[in-house]
Amino acid sequence: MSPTRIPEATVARLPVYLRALNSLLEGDTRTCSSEELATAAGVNSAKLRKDLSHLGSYGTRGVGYDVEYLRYQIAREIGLTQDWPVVIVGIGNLGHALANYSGFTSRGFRTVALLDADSARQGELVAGLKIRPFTELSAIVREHGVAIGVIATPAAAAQSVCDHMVDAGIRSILNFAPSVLTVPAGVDVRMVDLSSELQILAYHEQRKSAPATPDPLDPGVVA
Amino acid sequence: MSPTRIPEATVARLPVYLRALNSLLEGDTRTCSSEELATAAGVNSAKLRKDLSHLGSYGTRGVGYDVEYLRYQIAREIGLTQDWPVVIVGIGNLGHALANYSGFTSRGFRTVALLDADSARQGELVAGLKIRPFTELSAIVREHGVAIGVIATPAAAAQSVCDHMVDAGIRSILNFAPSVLTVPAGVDVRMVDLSSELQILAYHEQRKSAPATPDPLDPGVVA
DNA sequence: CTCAGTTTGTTCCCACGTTCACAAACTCTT
DNA sequence: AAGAGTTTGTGAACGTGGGAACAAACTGAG
Ligand SMILES: NC(=O)c1ccc[n+]([C@@H]2O[C@H](COP(=O)([O-])OP(=O)(O)OC[C@H]3O[C@@H](n4cnc5c(N)ncnc54)[C@H](O)[C@@H]3O)[C@@H](O)[C@H]2O)c1
Ligand SMILES: NC(=O)c1ccc[n+]([C@@H]2O[C@H](COP(=O)([O-])OP(=O)(O)OC[C@H]3O[C@@H](n4cnc5c(N)ncnc54)[C@H](O)[C@@H]3O)[C@@H](O)[C@H]2O)c1
Repeated sequence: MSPTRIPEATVARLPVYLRALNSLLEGDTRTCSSEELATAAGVNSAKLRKDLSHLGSYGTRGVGYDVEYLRYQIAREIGLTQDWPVVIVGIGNLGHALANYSGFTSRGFRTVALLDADSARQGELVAGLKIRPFTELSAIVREHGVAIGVIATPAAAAQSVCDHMVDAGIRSILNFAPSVLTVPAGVDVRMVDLSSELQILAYHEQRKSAPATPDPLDPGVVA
Repeated sequence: MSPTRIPEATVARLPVYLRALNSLLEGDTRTCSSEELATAAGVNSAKLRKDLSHLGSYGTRGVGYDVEYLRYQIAREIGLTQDWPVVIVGIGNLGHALANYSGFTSRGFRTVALLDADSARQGELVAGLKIRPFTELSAIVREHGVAIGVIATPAAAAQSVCDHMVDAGIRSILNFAPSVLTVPAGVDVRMVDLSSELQILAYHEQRKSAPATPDPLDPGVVA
């Protein structure tokens, strides 16, 4: 009974719930209350219940949730019952790490190709895959039905790589380059900016140590 | 005239504005309107103006913003006029990439130590720094006044590493391990979960290709 | 000086997200 | 079978954030 769209904030938390449920299953927990699951996921239990209610009514009042069943329902909602072919472009420091990351494959994603524009890198074997020329993107997307692309190139190349991805038919992009990407409607971009994360931490850190901002340039309350 | 707290959503965008301003400066732009800057940052111009108004009145009506001056003000607000010593714990695939990432150093952060529990890795030279034993954490934090720590260990070790960081005096943590961290009040944790990002993309991707959800188990509209 | 043109800072309103609190629905004991 | 104890799902209150729209403040020309 969920023909309605799921709120974006809820969607962003579903992967967290999925992780928590997997942890519980490893500990042989068959059933759990919203309180337990919320604690494991690090959220408020009311929020958890409301989130889950958007997917449907998968719990039992007075009892809780069947861990295995709920996990399946969330996985189905996200679309992890199939697995998604992914290409990674830009196999430098970060690209190598991503290619070697087992967490992607174990969570419904399959890296089908590693691409790089630098001919010196091509042919190198990373995590069992050969690095291939960027020009093969289009053929690879067609062959494997790739819908998701990861950009791990320098910022200067990101928009160009993005454009080629879109042309090739990729409709979802995960961007690690610190650069704003422009895409046509219908294409999703998610940006992961590690420097921004540190800067946000720095902002709060500064506020902790200096409760009263001195700032010699600021005249204070303008009288 | 900004003694008020800056909204969290605004804080999260300040790094983006900073990047955009740096780009403009490289292109020798001395002055810019909110419209220009908003486009460069990929946001709505009204939102940009409201964000900046939280920092103070740094623009000139009818003219726009002085790029250099605004950049300084944002940097000061975030706390990037000083630079922040950072330790990275867990120098595996991802830790290596982070250690080699120049984007951190160029944006006000200085990696002062790389730590790993695996004695086989210790002594290895990465990005000009020797990998040191995790047990030295406390001494390093004291010596350099480290306030920010990065966790790039497996999920199983993350909470333990986190606890040691907090004991050592670290009050801001960037966590790459897919694991919910419990910390005392006063400590900030930001989580970067790459698998979650892909899963969120997968959710939307699924909705694109299948406008009408079939789902043989669902009886559809309950009549 | 005045007026037209430009752009900021801010106000107002709406949509979304979070949290509390509670009725509805279940289990288990007696 | 009834009542006590649990726990879900949701309605309602509250807070935060986004965007349109506009007055205030500047520039520059005549
Ligand atoms: N290394 C990190 O930990 C880290 C952290 C945060 C963000 N980033 C960002 O991720 C991106 C990659 O970082 P990195 O350290 O791996 O850089 P890198 O220089 O080591 O690797 C970049 C790779 O992209 C390839 N490349 C360049 N232009 C290309 C193009 N047009 N098409 C295809 N491939 C191309 C290069 O040949 C190189 O192999 C950068 O934008 C960086 O800012 C990196
Ligand atoms: N590799 C990636 O691209 C990637 C992407 C997303 C998330 N992650 C997450 O980042 C983390 C690291 O990933 P990785 O691929 O680098 O793993 P890895 O196994 O290559 O590296 C982990 C490192 O942590 C060290 N370590 C283990 N326990 C420790 C402890 N208690 N104290 C200090 N150091 C310890 C290990 O010796 C090893 O060097 C994992 O949690 C992973 O899920 C990695």
